[in-house]
Amino acid sequence: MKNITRFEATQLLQRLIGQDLRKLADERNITVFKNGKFNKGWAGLTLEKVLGIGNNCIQASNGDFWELKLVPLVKKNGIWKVKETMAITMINPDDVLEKPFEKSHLCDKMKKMIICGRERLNDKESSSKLLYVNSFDLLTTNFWKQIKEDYELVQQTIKMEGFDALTGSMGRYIQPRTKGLGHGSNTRAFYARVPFVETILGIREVE
DNA sequence: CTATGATCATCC
DNA sequence: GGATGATCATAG
Repeated sequence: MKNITRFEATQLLQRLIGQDLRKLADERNITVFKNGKFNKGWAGLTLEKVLGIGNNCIQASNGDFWELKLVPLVKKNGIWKVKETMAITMINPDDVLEKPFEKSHLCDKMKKMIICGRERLNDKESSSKLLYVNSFDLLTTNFWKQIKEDYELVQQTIKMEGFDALTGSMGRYIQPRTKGLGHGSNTRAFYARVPFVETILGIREVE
């Protein structure tokens, strides 16, 4: 597996803007549909394959950790809007309970990320151009204070009421919500709410 | 089974 | 029509 710095990755991705990710996925044998089922992560996996990196964050030679994220965009009244919230990382109750925000997995991932936006045309994903590429460093912004509060709310809730008391209605920028295999699993993950995703993508002004 | 890549489906 | 809960494919 090849190491690549965030800078190099950003350069590469920006050169891909305007390209159809569906074609890239086909060229690289990424499953999009299989037996009538949809692989929801296809576009993200395609980008990772194009960069030649593993299936999540990688460590570059200089010890620089970063995270790649991709969100679908839909055009509304002539402007691009984020279609979905963005899943960031799983919530491991024991881990969250013992770690302060600064040492959390959530904070780690948000410290250095590359966030991309792609065109989401229709259910068939007949074509999907890469639209935006931006980098985001949580600690260089003012968002970390609120996000730390969101994290601590989750922490407190698990502590006082238990893991099952978490609901997606909690959190201002980051919400705890179910994510997993489904069919009875009740695992959860941290998700970035839509307005926040639009801000870090760079398609919305900071409030 | 857990975590990765996320988006689908349903409820209000 | 947006927010919350449920789910898909794949790797290790």
